[in-house]
Amino acid sequence: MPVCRSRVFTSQLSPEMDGRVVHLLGWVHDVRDLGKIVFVLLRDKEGIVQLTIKAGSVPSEVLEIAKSLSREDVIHVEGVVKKSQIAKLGIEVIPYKIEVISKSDRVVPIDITGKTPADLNTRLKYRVLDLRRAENWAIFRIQHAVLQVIRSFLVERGFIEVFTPKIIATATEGGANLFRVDYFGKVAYLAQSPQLYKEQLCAVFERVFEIAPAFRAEKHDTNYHLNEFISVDIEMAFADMFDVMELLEDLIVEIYRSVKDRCRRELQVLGIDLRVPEKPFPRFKYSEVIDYLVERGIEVKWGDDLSTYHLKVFSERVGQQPYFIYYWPTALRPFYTKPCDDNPEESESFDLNIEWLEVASGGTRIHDKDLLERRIREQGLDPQSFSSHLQFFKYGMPPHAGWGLGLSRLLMMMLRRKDIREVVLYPRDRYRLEP
RNA sequence: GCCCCGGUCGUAUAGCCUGGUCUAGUAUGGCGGACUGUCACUCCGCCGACCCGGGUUCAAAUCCCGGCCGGGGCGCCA
Repeated sequence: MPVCRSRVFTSQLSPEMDGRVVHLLGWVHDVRDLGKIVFVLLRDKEGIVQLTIKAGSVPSEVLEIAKSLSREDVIHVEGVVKKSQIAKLGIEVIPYKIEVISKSDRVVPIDITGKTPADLNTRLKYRVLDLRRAENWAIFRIQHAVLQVIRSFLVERGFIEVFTPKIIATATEGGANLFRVDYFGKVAYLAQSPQLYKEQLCAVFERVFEIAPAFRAEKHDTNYHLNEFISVDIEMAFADMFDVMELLEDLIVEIYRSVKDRCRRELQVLGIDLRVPEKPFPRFKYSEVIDYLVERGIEVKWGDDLSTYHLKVFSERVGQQPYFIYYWPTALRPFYTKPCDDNPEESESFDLNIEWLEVASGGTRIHDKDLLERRIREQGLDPQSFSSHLQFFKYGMPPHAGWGLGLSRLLMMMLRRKDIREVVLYPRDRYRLEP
């Protein structure tokens, strides 16, 4: 077995290394056998390099092995780096040894080189193989970059990262259905949101964030819903809606800027010319959106939720710039949302949309226990079932605000993918529980 | 859950409307062969498929019904 520590990645190869001996490990991406000369493309986590095996200039057994290789074989190569004008990357490697570490079946279910495209459904069935394609290499490296930015951005602003339980006892905080699980004979549920926990924690650490899965047992069937998704949640004490909107705005700009700067190769693979949004993002009151839609002749009235169709019409006027819709009717928001002091029908709440899709939502939360209990009742819920949460509002709950951001929704819109499943490694939807 | 559309080699598709010349075409892939600079190598030969069940008919990939699966639109959705 080859040793990892002497290994060189394809990204480390350069024309300046001309003449150096290197050890490479990776997968056979493609083989072009011209008879007395064979070209093998070796792929590792960083990229692809061409191995050139020419009769007469390599040992004859190396030529034989090269001819016998098939796509996706795992190989170990020892060879000499050669500067080359003919090879596309400006370099190639002349192997003096090729060792097959792991043989692949000759027929691979999907084409990893990307020449013969497969449907999304087929790709998801063979997801691990699909993930070897350049497109996915780019998508998930960008996702990683986004996560890094989020963490460093929030940490710089005094937030600490927390983890809240995903197996919870008490039922709902609202309408969405929860998955039931058997917890040593007791009924438990998978958390649909860290909302209540992060509010409690902001009465301790003041600024907390969590990046974790959320579960929704909803039978939706769209390109932008999943039953398990990664939610980026923050909660901030002594803050209101405007504070956390500005924080979100800064974060989004920082994400775009950083991806544009650090992921050039990835964006190039995806054919994306990323435009960094400008601050401040347009802000529209919910009532303005309704007025606009009514003007356009659409039948909708104050108090209705905005459908995808409504948002598609409205977003035409905004373009690709992310924008806020704020001051939503209190009745459309969850019970913990703070109603406006001067008009309790409206609430201090907002959504952040990119085009027609809600990417994040948040607002000022209620910190007054009596008001919170009243709102729970008004939403048709039982304050009794929230008693363990409500008790902490007796012991110094600061005013606070926060938001939740759908990581994959942001990524999907940023990278202009048509389906959220494309930007999730192993998507869980209504019909898909495997792989 | 509703409306519309579809299911053909490993993958992506043509054929279906107008049933029989479909022994199901093409591309890519796989196998065998030729080729010393390919980079979607090229060229020659071969391999490989009509979602399942029922019906109509002399005859079904093709028409009809049901099921399952998939795509688009909507709904559901903190």
